[in-house]
Formats: sequence, C-alpha cells, structure tokens
Amino acid sequence: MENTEDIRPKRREPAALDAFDRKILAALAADADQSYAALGEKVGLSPPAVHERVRRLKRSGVIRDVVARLDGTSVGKPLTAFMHVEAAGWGKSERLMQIARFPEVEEMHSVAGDASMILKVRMENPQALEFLLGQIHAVPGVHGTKSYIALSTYLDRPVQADVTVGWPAVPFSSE
Amino acid sequence: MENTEDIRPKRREPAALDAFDRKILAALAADADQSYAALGEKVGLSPPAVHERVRRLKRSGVIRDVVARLDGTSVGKPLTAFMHVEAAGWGKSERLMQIARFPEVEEMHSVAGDASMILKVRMENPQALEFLLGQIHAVPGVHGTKSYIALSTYLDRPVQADVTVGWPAVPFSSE
DNA sequence: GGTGAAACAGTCGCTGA
DNA sequence: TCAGCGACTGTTTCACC
Repeated sequence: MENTEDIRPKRREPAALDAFDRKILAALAADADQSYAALGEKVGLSPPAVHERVRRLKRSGVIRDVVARLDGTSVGKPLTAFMHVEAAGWGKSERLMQIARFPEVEEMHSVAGDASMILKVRMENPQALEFLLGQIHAVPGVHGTKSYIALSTYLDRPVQADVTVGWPAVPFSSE
Repeated sequence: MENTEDIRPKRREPAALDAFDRKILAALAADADQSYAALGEKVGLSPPAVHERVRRLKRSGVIRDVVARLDGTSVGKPLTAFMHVEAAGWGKSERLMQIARFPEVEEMHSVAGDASMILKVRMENPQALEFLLGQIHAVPGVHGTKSYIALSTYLDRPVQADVTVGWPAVPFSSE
C-alpha cells in the first residue's frame, strides 16, 4: 500500500494516479482559477472530494506549485533565447550555478549532446544578452556558448497530464 | 476565484506598470495560491485594491493565465528534451504546426541560429522520443533534427517580474 | 484606494454506503 | 475507507466614503 509518512513536500516517484486524479491535474494545468465546485462537476466528484485529492496531489509533489504566467513583453522582457553552454568535463560547477541567480534565467538543464548545459533566458534587449554571455564566459571551464534567439513562440504550455485510458503504458512497478 | 473571460486574449504591448503592480506580479508568479488579503499585506495595499489590480492585469494580458505546474516524473513523463529542427526555407509550415498537437510538446519557437525551430518536449521514455522524431522527419522540408536530452534540471521557473527600482533601467547590477 | 457588509466558496465534522 | 451532506469560517466582491 501507500506510504503514509509523506511529511516532506517533495516526492519524485511516479505517483499512483487514478482517472479522477488525471482529470483534475489536466484541468488545473490548463486553468488553476477554478472553484472546487466547477472542478467537481468536470470530473464527476463532489467539491470536498476534489479538495481532498488536490490537497494530496500538492502534498505529494505531483502538483509542484500554482503560479501566474506572465507575458514577457508586458513585463519588459520581449527577448527570449536558448543558450547552449559548453563546459570542460562536466557542466555542473558551483560557479556556473550562480548564473541561476539572474532573474533573466528561467531554466537550466544539464544535457546529453554536444552541449553541457541549456539555459532558457528572457530579457529586455540584446545588451542584456551580451552581458549575460560575458558572465557565463567568465566562468572557469566554459569553452563556448551558442545562442538561439526566439523569433516567434507558437506554443508555450505547462506539463500536460495525459488523460488517455491505458496510461501509464509500461514502466511503473510501484504498488 | 473566477476566471475573467477575455474578449481579446492577446495584447502584447509593454504595459505601464507601477511598483505595486510589479510587486503583485512577482508574488503571483511565485505563488498564485494566496488570498488578496495576504497579497495586500505584502505589497501595502488593501484587499479590494489588490483585487482590482489583478483583475486589470489579467484582462490586459500581463497575466497570461494561472496554472498548476505538475511534476513530470509523477505524471509519467520523466524524460525532458530539447529538439532542434532544421527545415527548408523557413520553419513555419502548417504541417509542422501539427506537431504541436502532441501533448508531449510543451514549447515551440522559431529561432535565429542554425536551427529553424526549437521544441521542448516531455515524455515517458526514449521510444516516445523516437516516435516523435519520426513524425517530425516526415514533415516535408525538414532536413534534420538534433535532440538534447535533459539529465538534470537545476532551475525551472516562470517569467520573473523584476521589482528593482528604476526598472527597467540598466540591465544588471554587478555581482 | 480604503472601509464595511453581503455573497460566496473553502473547510471541517458527521452520516451513510 | 471514502464520497456526499450541511454548517461554520474565511475570502472575495460590491456600494459607498
């Protein structure tokens, strides 16, 4: 059965989710500004039942957080770019991690492929990009960078909770 | 809460935001599960005043939406990747846009640089990636792809609303 | 933009399946 | 054990200063 000592807010195992959970997750990922009554109607559950499930999903870490997504241009950051960073040996150095402190940096992933790290950045203008590149090149071990400036964004949505029936197809052996 | 129906959901001008607006945006981008009373205390405004501003910010499109961010692993998608697509001429074809219909595809940007399009995808396993690659290569005009599989994600946060004074003045202060 | 009050939704304990 | 019901509590939201 389930382990009930989930005091720690983060749990990164694939959770056991039934069809109700997946419907709730899909609805909240699309719009978190919904009342439990509205959610309940959509998924076929009473408001308190939905509330209890959402509470569980948050506590177990399936729902990481609920956030307002802002329009980059409106907040003065019309320029989005992906930056590939090539570093010696392996990418994760404490020094490189300091780059994450810039509010312009939204994502930072170590990757397999001919780059050590991929960053997603959003900023005001090319000058800000130039400055950030300077900061990154100043990190010991960094060989080079490649920047890809976004011209148009055709899709930008959060993680989708698929509500297909047979899911999850294969790999979970949990309970 | 209520989801205000947007008559024109997209408006992409830089909005005129004062210090209160920026504080509210920063707070909501970090955690949208706050009462207007709590927000008001943080920014120094009464609950109704905050409510009115949030309403305005949503209606004007500064706040695109409010969503629950899900943990990829928990919903059965532990594999994140960035895909660069090289296409003939220019990347945006109706056929390529169909790729966005897969729930695995979360972002899709046309870019400047030696790629036509960058996709952020999240999926169950390498087989799903292989399938998606097949779909993309089947699109007329696509020359090739390069995939970068994320090994670790060190940072993943929404657009930040900078609350520095005099914003947006000089890009950065030194570190 | 602040204040107070009405309307509403979120929350808790209980009952029944 | 878990979903539904109903009462209480807190938040949202409106009219007015």
